[in-house]
Amino acid sequence: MSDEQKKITIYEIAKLSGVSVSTVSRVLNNSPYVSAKTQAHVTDIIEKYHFSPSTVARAMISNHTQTLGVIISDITNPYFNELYLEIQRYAVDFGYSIILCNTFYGGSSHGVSDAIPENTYFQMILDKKVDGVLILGGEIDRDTISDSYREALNRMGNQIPVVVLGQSIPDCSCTFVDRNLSGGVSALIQHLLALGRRKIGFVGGEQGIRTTTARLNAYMQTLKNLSVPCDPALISLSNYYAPDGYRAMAKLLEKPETTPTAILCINDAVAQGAIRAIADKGLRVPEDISVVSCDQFPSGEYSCPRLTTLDQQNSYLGRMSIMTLIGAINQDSEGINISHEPRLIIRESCGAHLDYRFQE
Amino acid sequence: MSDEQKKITIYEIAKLSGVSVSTVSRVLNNSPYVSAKTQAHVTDIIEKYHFSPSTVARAMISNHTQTLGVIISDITNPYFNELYLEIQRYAVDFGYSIILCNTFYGGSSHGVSDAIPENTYFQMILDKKVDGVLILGGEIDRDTISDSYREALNRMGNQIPVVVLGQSIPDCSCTFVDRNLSGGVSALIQHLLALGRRKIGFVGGEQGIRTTTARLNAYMQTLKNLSVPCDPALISLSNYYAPDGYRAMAKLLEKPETTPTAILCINDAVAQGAIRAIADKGLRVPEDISVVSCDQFPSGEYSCPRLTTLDQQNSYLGRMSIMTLIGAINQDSEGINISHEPRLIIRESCGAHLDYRFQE
DNA sequence: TATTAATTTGGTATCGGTATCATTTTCTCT
DNA sequence: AGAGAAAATGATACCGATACCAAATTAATA
Repeated sequence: MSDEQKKITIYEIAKLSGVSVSTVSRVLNNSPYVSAKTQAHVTDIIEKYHFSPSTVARAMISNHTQTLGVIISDITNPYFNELYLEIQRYAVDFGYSIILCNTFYGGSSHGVSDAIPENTYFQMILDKKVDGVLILGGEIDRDTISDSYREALNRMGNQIPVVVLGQSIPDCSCTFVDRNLSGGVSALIQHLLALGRRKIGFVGGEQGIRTTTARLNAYMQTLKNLSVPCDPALISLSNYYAPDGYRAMAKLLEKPETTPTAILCINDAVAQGAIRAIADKGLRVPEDISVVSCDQFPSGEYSCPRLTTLDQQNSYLGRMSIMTLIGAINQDSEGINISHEPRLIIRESCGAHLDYRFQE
Repeated sequence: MSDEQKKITIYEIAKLSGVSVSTVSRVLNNSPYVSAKTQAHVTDIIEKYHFSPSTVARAMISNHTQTLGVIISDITNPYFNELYLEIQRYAVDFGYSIILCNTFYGGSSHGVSDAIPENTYFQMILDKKVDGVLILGGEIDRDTISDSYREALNRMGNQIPVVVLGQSIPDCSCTFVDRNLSGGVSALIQHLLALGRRKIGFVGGEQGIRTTTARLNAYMQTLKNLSVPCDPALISLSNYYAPDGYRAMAKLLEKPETTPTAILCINDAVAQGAIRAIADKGLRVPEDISVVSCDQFPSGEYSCPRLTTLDQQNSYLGRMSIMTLIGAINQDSEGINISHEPRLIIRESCGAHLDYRFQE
């Protein structure tokens, strides 16, 4: 920043073009009640001075800021990455900018530990008079929502439109975009069984988090339905990143009796870590242990071996979330329920490409 | 959003507590000129009604919004990821929120193609009266900056503090955080040579982009200095992501004469793709081809094989960028030059862990 | 041409805070 | 108790836009 030049306002422009501020305002807003001549003249001056009206001043009377608050637990996570990209794109298309609030909730792949309380952000963006809020992950993803959080959420929802991606909580003033958290798990298990694997472990995810609970339940239910024994010792939770996958898998590999012949990972990052742990133990994927996982991350197509996983259509989820929020702002939107069944992506880590059926 | 409750303002609070708005304002700003009794009473009312003052109205007179604009080319890229995390954390610490502007510049790992022009964002955040702007990547990373971009940058820099991470451009009203783009490349090459590799290829990166140009030059210069022949046919550029690494490497592997015994990749994502291409060709890393790369990504520690790479201390870069911006806003900061030499992280993909020296 | 209607323009209150100055209240000290 | 200083509070202009209504200009019609 160099010299402090005089800030130009609508008053300066009015003076410079010899009209009133009302007229300049009309020109700015393409009002039909301006003569073509004046319109052209004022436009010239505006362009000459590169004037553009302060959204702050505009917000004072219009009560909307063309700004959206997006609260996200970890932008580092490829899942949120994809969501965000889609949200950003649509936001810009509709003339909104985004205040991004990363809560660092649940630890990140970068080892950052101290979470920023969502309440801090709630207050921050409320004061900034955003037009709406989108919540992706964080506290809301816990199995049990604390009263204080529910209350904070409600208070916010009573003031501005709030859209939450995940599972609905009852009696809440927010709009929910419900998604099927466990879809595809059953298909994954059946795929492993078809390949001849029966000692199937569950790796990664965190206790008390919705995605984990839902997928873990689906895993157990599927095995039960198909009368395959389900050994709790084969379940090794931890968290959502590669180091967690490594740790959780290493624990299973400690003893022969808990060493599975196949594992279902909570996501591709965890699968990556698990595969690394398996390799370090001198075992091979998929020959010794088949690996499948849940959220398709872009990297999975280039790993060794390539990951068999589930395409959750995250872009679609992101699009639905932002469109629901914009809809809520324009008061023509209800919560929605996205119940698409994730698509099974069969690659190498499960062993399907090998020309034989595993024998156990 | 349910019932439209009456919006509470400082006037409501004043009325409710039976004092003037001035007094409420004093309470809000911890002015010493309020009696303890009034202070307590008004605070009670404020808390009871969960009132907090509109930053929009505040911004009207104070001319600052406690908001920063961060323009980033691709938040999906782990390099920017790490930068962003650090920036977000410090921003919150200093009471700022961040308007994140993803330009989708240069394509992303998610295959999104249409970039959002930075100019669009410039105008957007300028109108929003942000207190400062941080630019990470994008147009500024080209070898040659277009006049129109330089002009837009200058105009913005004349109005508010703008900090740019990368290499400085002359006669610009912005503050630059200069970084050493090619540091460590020489160490990487020497490491490969010490392992016995002499046919070293260069994979990934994009023509005309600063990082690529700098690292490519360093690569060529190092080889030249050490009197190792440098074959242009071993240079295969493309872009910055795994698919690009795959493509670029596959091209080298087409002919025996361009098949290197070692490659230097522009970053870990590209290395991942390249390794996949090598595996698909039936070759092994590091036994047949040693792989080293430049920007350390968290995933590199869990890939198979683990990547030998360069730790660029991205968090540090991020911290320096945001601190420089905050400094510039408070008018006590000059541009800085970060000239740290990246740390060599030796893992498996180069072959150093094998107990022999490669023979060619 | 006078009268009315339509078009174009201007003046000013307003949004929700803070800053500045004026005023009132309380305290101190003779 | 009363004067003067100090402390506490209040009234109002202002930030930069828009909204609303009034006024002026131009066009249309009798």
